[in-house]
Amino acid sequence: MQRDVQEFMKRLKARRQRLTTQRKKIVDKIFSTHGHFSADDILHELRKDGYRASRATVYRTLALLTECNLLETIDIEKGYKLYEHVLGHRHHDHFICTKCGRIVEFSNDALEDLQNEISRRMDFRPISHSLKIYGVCSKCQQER
Amino acid sequence: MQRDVQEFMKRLKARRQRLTTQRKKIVDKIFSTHGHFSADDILHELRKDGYRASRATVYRTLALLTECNLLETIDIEKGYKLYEHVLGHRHHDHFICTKCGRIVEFSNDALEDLQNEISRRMDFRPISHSLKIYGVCSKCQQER
DNA sequence: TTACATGCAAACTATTTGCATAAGC
DNA sequence: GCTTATGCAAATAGTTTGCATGTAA
Repeated sequence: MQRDVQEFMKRLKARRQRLTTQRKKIVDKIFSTHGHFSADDILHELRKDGYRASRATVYRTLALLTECNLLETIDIEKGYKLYEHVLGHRHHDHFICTKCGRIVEFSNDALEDLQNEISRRMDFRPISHSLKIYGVCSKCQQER
Repeated sequence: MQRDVQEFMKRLKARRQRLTTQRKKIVDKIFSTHGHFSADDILHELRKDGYRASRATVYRTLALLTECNLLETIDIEKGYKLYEHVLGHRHHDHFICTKCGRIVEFSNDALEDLQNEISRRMDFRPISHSLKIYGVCSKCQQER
């Protein structure tokens, strides 16, 4: 989406950094990818389009986007990270199916409130959180 | 604690595996360590006691204990894993202080219930979950 | 005695980094 | 033109693995 690239440019400028060809290609690809993706996914998607960016540049761009708060990482505890866009998405948590690996997003205000309440009670100032529920998704439940 | 070692032996037997000197030393050390620890912590603690187990054996034993449901991992998203005992501890979640790295445990029934409720509503059968709240602990709040 | 465990070193995997070269602004 | 970014290959870091040797049952 054009809007995301514009937002990226704006944030790059604020940091005195450059919009290179590689960054543009990578950002375009990322924001046209829905759902969750790994660094490797992006690399392969780019190659499918006949474009080749180095692995290092992909990682560096993902880090940059994360610092710019355009991207967030999800640690699925599998030895590599997944990313998802943040722009225009509200905070949510994740179900992770242990059978098929499917990741389903959910969000719940009461849950957020409760976490804040617990934090306050323990005199802890919350900044962010990560909740992952592991289990079996509806599809996989039916399959057995 | 003796009881933990006994439980370990029982579970080893059930899997037709052996209680070696190394495993005994490692398990003793683990269950006399309170709080959270890394593979490296265990290795160093053992060396302090003048005992040397290979790094590979420590990792293999940690994996074994995890499979036996005597240990659980906490992924602190720092490139290495922490472990904690499970035996005799009820499930809990973690605050992680982003200033000092301190990890504080908490548990809350309403939170558990709510998560189960949300799972049920989404037709997802929950097995386990991981909630980490990142923020600033009370000590670090006072320091600035 | 024999199947399983250990120790070592090498392998792995995702990610990061140093450095010479290229290219935005 | 100056400074920042890229690409490559090598480095990292935690963890895992192959294999010869040791050992619990």
